[in-house]
Order: sequence, then structure tokens, then C-alpha cells
Amino acid sequence: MEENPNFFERVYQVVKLIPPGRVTSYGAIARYLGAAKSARMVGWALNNSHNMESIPAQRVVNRFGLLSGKYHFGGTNAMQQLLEAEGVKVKENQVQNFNDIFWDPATDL
DNA sequence: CCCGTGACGGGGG
DNA sequence: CCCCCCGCCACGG
Repeated sequence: MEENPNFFERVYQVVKLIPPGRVTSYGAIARYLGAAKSARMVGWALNNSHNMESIPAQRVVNRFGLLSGKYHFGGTNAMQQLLEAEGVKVKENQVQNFNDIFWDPATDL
């Protein structure tokens, strides 16, 4: 595969492929892109994707299933509501059945 | 230019 | 909900 001349673009590409009702983690995406130690950059990439509505950033949470990026969605529970609208159960900022609905690009793609 | 911070994650004590 | 430090790298003060 190519290197990462366009890391951000790659992140967006993967995020777009996350099926509705499923979630993945920043680390899983970073690992899939060959930059396992740059999970933080994935978060930065999504932060930069504020304008692109076509990117379901709500489906990306941290390794514990916590909605660590909820405060980047304007409303108090905007991220949670988007997820619940897809059938993802969220309680106390945490995705329920996380292990069950987890989508790993490295294996599920 | 140095430094703290962040939508993270792994490893050590 | 153990606590702390490190690597990652972009950005703002």
C-alpha cells in the first residue's frame, strides 16, 4: 500500500465506511492506516472535518467506548443522540455492548 | 523558539 | 473507576 501522503483523507475514507449502528476507535483507525501510535492525529483529523457532514464522526469513540469527542458536536448530547438514532445504546457517555458492535477496519473491512 | 494541550493508547510502577 | 510517563504531531500562546 501507499504511505500516508494524505493521512487526513485516509481517515475520512475509513470513517465513511463505518456501518450505521456500529462504532470503532481512534486507535483502530490509526492502526489500520499504519500509524498505530498516532491515534491522536485521527482525532485531529475528525476535528478538521467539522464542515463535512458526510463524515459520521459520531461512530468513532475511544478504546473504552467512551464518547470522548461529544463536546465537539455543539449540543450537549448531540453525539449521543446521533448514535441512538442509529440504534446504538449509550449510557453515561459510554457505548453499551461496545465489544459487540465494535467495527475494526483491519478485520471487518 | 519553547511549551502546554489534545476527539488516544500503551506500558511501567 | 490506580497513578504516572512516554510517543505521536499539529497548533496556538
